[in-house]
Amino acid sequence: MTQGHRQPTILDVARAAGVSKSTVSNVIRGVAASPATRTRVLEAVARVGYRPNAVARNLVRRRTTTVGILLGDLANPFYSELAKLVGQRLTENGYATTIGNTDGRSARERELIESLLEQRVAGILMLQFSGERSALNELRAQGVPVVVVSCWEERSDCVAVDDAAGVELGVRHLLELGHRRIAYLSSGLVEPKTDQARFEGYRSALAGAGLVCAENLILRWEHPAYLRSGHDLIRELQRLLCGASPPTAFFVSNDLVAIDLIETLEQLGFEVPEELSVVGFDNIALAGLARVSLTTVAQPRDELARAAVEILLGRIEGSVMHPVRQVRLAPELVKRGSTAAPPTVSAASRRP
Amino acid sequence: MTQGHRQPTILDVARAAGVSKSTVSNVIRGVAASPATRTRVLEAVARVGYRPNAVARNLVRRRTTTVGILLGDLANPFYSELAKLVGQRLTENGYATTIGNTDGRSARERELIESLLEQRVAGILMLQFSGERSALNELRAQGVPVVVVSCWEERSDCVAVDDAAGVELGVRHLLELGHRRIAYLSSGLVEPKTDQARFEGYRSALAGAGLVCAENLILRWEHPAYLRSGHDLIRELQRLLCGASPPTAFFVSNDLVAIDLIETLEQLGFEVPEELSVVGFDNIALAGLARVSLTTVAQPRDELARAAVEILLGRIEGSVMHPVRQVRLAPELVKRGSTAAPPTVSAASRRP
DNA sequence: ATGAAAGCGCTAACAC
DNA sequence: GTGTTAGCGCTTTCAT
Repeated sequence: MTQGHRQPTILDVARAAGVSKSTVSNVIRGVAASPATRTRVLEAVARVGYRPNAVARNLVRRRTTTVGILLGDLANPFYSELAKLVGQRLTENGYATTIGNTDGRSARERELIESLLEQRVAGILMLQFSGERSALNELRAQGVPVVVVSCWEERSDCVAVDDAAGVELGVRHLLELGHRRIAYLSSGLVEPKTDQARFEGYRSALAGAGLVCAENLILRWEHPAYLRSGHDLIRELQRLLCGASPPTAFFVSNDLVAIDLIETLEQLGFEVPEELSVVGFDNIALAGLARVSLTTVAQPRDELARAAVEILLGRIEGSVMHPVRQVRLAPELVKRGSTAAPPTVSAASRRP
Repeated sequence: MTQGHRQPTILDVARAAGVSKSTVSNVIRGVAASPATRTRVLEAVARVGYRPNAVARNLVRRRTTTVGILLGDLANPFYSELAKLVGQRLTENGYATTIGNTDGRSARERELIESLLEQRVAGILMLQFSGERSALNELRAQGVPVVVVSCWEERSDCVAVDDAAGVELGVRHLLELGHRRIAYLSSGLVEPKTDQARFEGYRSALAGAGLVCAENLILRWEHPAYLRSGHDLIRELQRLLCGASPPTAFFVSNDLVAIDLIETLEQLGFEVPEELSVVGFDNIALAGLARVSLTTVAQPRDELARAAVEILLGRIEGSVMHPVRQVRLAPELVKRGSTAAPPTVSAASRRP
C-alpha cells in the first residue's frame, strides 16, 4: 500500500501480471488481448491500484483531449450558462475543459491563449473575443482549432446569432406597440463587433419604418460597466430622458444592462413599462423571473453550444484544412412585461 | 514558417542558438545564464517561434500546475460566482483551472474525480461535495490535496460559512419582526449535510425563542428541483399554507429556491412581504436587484475563495502532512424587501 | 497475441 | 556557466 509514495506505473502492473508493458497498454486501450491475459492484467491493475497517467499519454501521442474555454466573465449568467452547455457537450465526447476569464481585457486574453497553447489544448472555444487579429493568426499558425461563439467573426470558424435580425425583431415589436422615439443603449459588456452589428439592426429597423435614428437617443459607453456604477452615466441617461423629444422606449444590447436600466429608471421615478418600455438581448434565465419579466431577444444557447462543439470536434478529429465554417442562428423575440404601448400624451404630461 | 508542421522543440532552439538543450532550459526557467548566451537563446526562441511544452514539463517534474474545480451547477449563480473568484486567485498564483459539473449526482462526481486524477491535477477544490466517504479516501490515498468549499466536512480540509449561525440570524430577524409561525423550506439544490446544519440552526433559533418547530411547517424535498417544476410540490406548499395554523414567514435554505418561492407565492395570490415574509441564504447577485430585493443570509464569497485557495496552495506547495485545516466563516444578514412584520389578524382574515 | 525498443519534449543531477 | 546524460510514463512500430 505505502510504497514510498510513487504512484504505480504501467511497469508495476506489467510485473504484477507477469507480462510486458505493451501488453498492459494494449489491454488498457482495449486492443489485441487474449481473454486470459486480459483478466490477468485487469486483476493486476486493481491489485496495485493503477491509474493511467494522462500526462505521459498526452506527451507521447502529441495531443491532449482538453479544450480551452475563454469567456468574458463567469459571473455573467449568459457566459456561465453557455459555458455549462458547452462543457456538457464536450464531456459527452470525452474532452476535459479548462476555463479562463478574460474580464474583457485583450491583454488577459493573450495571456490565456498563450497558456492554453503551452498546455497543448486540442482546441479553443472563445465565448467572447476581443477581435484581435494577432490572436487569431497565432492560433492558426499553431494549427490549433478555434471556434468563436456568440460573436460573429469572418476570419474564423464561428457560430452566432443573427444580431441585426434580432434587434430588428425587438425594435419592430416596439414600433408595433406604437413607439416612435426608441433609444439605443449599450455597454462595453458586449464586444464592439457585436454591438456594432446590433446597432446596425437598430438603425435599419428604424429606417424600415421611415424613421431616422436621432443622435440624442443613443447612449453607448465602452467600459464593461453598469449604469449604477457610474454617476456620469446616470447623468447622461437623465439628459437623454429630459431632452426635447425624449424616448418612450429603450432597446438595450444585453439583458444585464437592460435590467440595470430598469432598476435605474425606477429609481429615477419612471415606471416600466407604463411610462417607458425596455427590450433586452440574450434571454438569460434571470429575464424570465416574474418580478423581472424582461421582454428580450433570445439567443438559442443550446443550439449555439451544440453547433460550436460540433464544429470544433470536426476540426480536431478531422478536416483541419477545410474552408471556414460559419453558422448564423435565428434569434427569437420573447415578449414579457417590460414592454407596453407608449403613454398617451395626456398621461405623459402628468409627470412631475 | 511551414516546417512539416512539427512544433519547434527545445532542441530546435538549442541548434539555432548553438548551445545545448539544458542551456536553453536554464534560460527559459530563468536560472544560471550568462547575459551573452541569454540574449542569444532568447533570440533563437523568437526566431524559431518556440513555445515550451507544458505536457513534457509536467511529465518530467511529476506534477502539474492545474487544479480541478468541481461544482454542482455552473448555471447556478452561487457556484459560478464562487468559481470565478476561486479561478481568479488561482490564476494569480500561476495555476490553471479545469472545471467539472457534477449536476449534484455522485456518480458524476466520481467520474470527474477519476478524470482529474488521471490528469494528475495538483489539487482539487470541491465547491459541492456529495459527502461520499470513498471519494475522499481515494483522494487521500493518491495524496492529492482537496479542500471542500462552502460545505462543512470534518474529514477534510474545508472552509465554509457557519450554517447554523446564519440561519439563526435569519430566523431571529423574523422573530423580531413579530413572526411566530415560521416555515422551513429546502430543496436538493443544497447538499444534505449543509441542509441538515441549516435545519438545526432553524430549530435552535426557534427553541431559543421558546418555540417548537411544527412538523407541518417544514417542506423539504431531495431532488435538486424548484417548486415551479413540480405540481406536487406546489400542492404541498398549498397544503402548508392552508393548514390549521399557516406560517407567516419562510426561511429557505438558498436564494434560488427562495426566489422561486416568492414567484410561486405571488402566482398563488399571496403578497410578499405584506402577507408572507421570505428569507433566503447565499446572497447571490440576483437577490440584490430592486425588483427582487430578497432578505438573505450572505456568504462571504470573497473570503471563502481566498481561504480555500490559500489552504489548497499550502498543501500543494508544502505541508501535505499537516492536520486538517478547517475554517468557519461568519455569515451576515442582509435585510431587504422580502421581509416585514406579519399581517394583523384582521388584515389576514380579509383574504379570499 | 505478445515483447523489445525507440522515442514524445522536457528537467535535473552531475560533470566539466 | 555550460554540456552530458538519464530518465518522467506512456504509445507505437516492428519482430517474434
